[in-house]
Amino acid sequence: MNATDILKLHNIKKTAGRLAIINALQESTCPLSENEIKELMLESYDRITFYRNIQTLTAVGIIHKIVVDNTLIRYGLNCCETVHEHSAHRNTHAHFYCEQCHSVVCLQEVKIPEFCLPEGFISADSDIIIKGKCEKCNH
Amino acid sequence: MNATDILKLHNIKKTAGRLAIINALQESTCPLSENEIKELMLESYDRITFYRNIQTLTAVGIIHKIVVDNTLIRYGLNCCETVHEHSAHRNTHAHFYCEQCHSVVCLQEVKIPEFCLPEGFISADSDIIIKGKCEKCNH
DNA sequence: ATATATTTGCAACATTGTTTCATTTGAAAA
DNA sequence: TTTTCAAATGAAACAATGTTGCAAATATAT
Ligand SMILES: [Mn+2]
Ligand SMILES: [Mn+2]
Ligand SMILES: [Zn+2]
Ligand SMILES: [Zn+2]
Repeated sequence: MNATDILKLHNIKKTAGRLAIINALQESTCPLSENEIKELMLESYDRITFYRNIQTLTAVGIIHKIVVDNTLIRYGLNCCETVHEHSAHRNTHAHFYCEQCHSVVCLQEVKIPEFCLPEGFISADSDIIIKGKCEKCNH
Repeated sequence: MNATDILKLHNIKKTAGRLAIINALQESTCPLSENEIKELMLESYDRITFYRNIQTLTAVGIIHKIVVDNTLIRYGLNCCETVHEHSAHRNTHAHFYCEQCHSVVCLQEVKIPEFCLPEGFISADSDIIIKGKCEKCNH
């Protein structure tokens, strides 16, 4: 789906900044950092607008934020074939962080287990980041 | 074990700042933020020294860092009954983040599963943060 | 074309994290 | 105990990251 339609689908305005972020992420095979997105956005990048758009795009569920470490953040596009009723999506998949090439991969196919929590705790969501060596870095 | 012995055990110098951090964490039942530690450290807090000591204490495996979000970080004491040969410990347990009271709980007892990764990926470690409502917040 | 709520971009600020370097200090050796 | 010296500290200065207020611009509905 193209960027314009994605924005329309989620009922938020089509603006240069938002289109640029979505296009940048669509051109990439994996989640990108702010700087990587910035490179691809060229002229249309403004730091404040970027933060606000990331916030909005995340809130409506167009993208998701992956926090590998406090100084290592990536943003990935959600595969939104279906429109979800309640936006502000919960992460539905785990992520892999390659400690060698520092790339992040969305592990859509990896099943997220039910964690057996102590009495009284109720889980609503989980963030799972698996660290190691990616396929490319294993020769 | 007391703070002095912990430092000695890991072969790093006993300093006021390090003792204060360890004592602060020992007094708490759960991991603390920088500000929470700062409060408990009183006079002996210096921001630069704090960062460096957090780095050192993490590197030798006395404490561990829990990144719930890039702006939400907690530090927890490792239960170090046994001395580990290779320092720079890997996280060995999952964490729970309560979205209501914002506390973090170390889930020592929750078993971390083997994730079935795609061909070529090799896992060395995993960071698991389960979000929801903690026991205290469920009345 | 017009109206208007949303979004933008700037300025200004707050917080967080890092580097350099002179001084101090912990702990081992003399 | 005193000496010695690598390690740690703390100040300054800086870099990076994140937030807020506000006037101007603009996307979309009418
Ligand atoms: Mn993802
Ligand atoms: Mn823990
Ligand atoms: Zn790799
Ligand atoms: Zn709670």
